[in-house]
Amino acid sequence: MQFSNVAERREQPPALAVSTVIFSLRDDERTGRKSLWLPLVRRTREPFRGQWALPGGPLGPRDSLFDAAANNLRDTTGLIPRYLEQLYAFGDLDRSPTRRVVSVVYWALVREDDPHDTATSVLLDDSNVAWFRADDPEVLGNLAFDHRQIIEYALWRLRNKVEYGSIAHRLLGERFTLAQVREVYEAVLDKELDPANFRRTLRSTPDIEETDEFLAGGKHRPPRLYRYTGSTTHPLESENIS
Amino acid sequence: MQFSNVAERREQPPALAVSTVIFSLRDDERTGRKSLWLPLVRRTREPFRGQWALPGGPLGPRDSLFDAAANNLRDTTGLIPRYLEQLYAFGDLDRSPTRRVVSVVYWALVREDDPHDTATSVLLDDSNVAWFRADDPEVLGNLAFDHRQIIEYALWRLRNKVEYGSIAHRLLGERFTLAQVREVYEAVLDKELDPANFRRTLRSTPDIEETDEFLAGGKHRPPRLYRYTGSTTHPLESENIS
DNA sequence: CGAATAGTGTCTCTCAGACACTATACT
DNA sequence: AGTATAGTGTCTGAGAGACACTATTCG
Repeated sequence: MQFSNVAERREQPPALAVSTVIFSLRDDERTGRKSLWLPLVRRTREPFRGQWALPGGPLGPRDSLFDAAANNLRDTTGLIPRYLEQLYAFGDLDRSPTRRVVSVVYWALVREDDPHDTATSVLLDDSNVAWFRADDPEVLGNLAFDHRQIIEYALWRLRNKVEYGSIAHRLLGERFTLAQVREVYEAVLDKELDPANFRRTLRSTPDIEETDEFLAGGKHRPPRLYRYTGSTTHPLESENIS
Repeated sequence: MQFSNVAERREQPPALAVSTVIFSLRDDERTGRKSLWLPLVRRTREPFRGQWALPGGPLGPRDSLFDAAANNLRDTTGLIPRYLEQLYAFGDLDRSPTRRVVSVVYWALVREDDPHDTATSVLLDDSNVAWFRADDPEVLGNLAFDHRQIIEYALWRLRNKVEYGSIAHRLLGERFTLAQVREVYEAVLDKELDPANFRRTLRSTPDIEETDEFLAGGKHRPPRLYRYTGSTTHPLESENIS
């Protein structure tokens, strides 16, 4: 769509876009602990050409908001959503220097070993997609649009949500040890937790069930593997496909 | 804007609207307790002509989302926002039978005695605006669009938020007794609370400060009046003007 | 065996809820 | 005085955190 002049453009209705903040857990070589990472996409057009931005794009007429966010996820990571929830709608007048855009932002949690959609996996080599530490100030400081504030808000929500419960397992595999869950909490909350008390707290929730399997291979007593037997919160707060 | 045929309309970009769920506390003559009420607007055009709907309308090119919600509030109640927060963006394909609409919904808390904007107070006589009990199934069952689900979600959020704290005073005046705060909690949570324990809990929060005044007039010992000395949560979660 | 983590027992402190009790206004 | 609500004191049980201790596997 083209506009003949600035005044006319200004009176166009606001455009609607959907972006997605995608979190995953990776080993941090520097600290040795796990930490949160997220993929960004390099912009190939103005405005902010060459800078990193959240995956996203305009809302197609046949996509629900959720579908659009799921497409963001698929196109940048090749993954199917396991956890995908609406974060916030950002609509300030000056978010974009060129035209008025309202962005509905979702946030996702994925695991490294989630099954890839092979049809789109060719995109994963794309040099215009890269993963960064979610709290790297160098990266956050140079993002396009207001994406820095969006990511910081997503991190805030994640931290609040993880305390509230039942989020951590989304970043893990089907079966997991309680120590792995603790590592997730420690990465997200950025503090150490007492293994004994953490274990007891987790065991007291009905959502986590023990299996008969153990994880061998460490140089210590093999830990038992557990499984998540999910419960739902409010329907809108968990449109996720499990 | 007109469309020559259905196919063309279907490919138009989704329209963007802002609606607002406005809660207030009123005496319920039937139960004698306080309960939650909200204003609705009768639709004067198709679709859903004649049915009740949430106050709202299309997003103007010069309004931020927050401004648009504040305008909804002013136009239906004449009130300035004291608490106004984004609730959710609703974007399913079939929300409206005529065209694709994405609605960003806000929710507001107001007091009966909030100052009115006199310039718009003429609208308050409008027979197309009326207040209803927020949990009246008769009303909820006949709303336009998906507004029933929206209101139920807003109620859910309110209940969760009020437990989390610091919301109740928004429905009250500048100075209030602890029993009034308890009435708010009881109305929102729809259960009775122990006055002694509730009092102790509230006093232990730093956000509520006692004044030197007492509320006379009841046929009992006059209760002390308190004042709220607010704290902020996350900026995005409280864009409210206090 | 020692190292390392898994997993248990137990003490303490804090806080929510139940509820008896005292205080002070009104009629 | 009687009533109604304000406001205090105190007991109990559940849960969070500190931390000592036992269990089991690997090298």
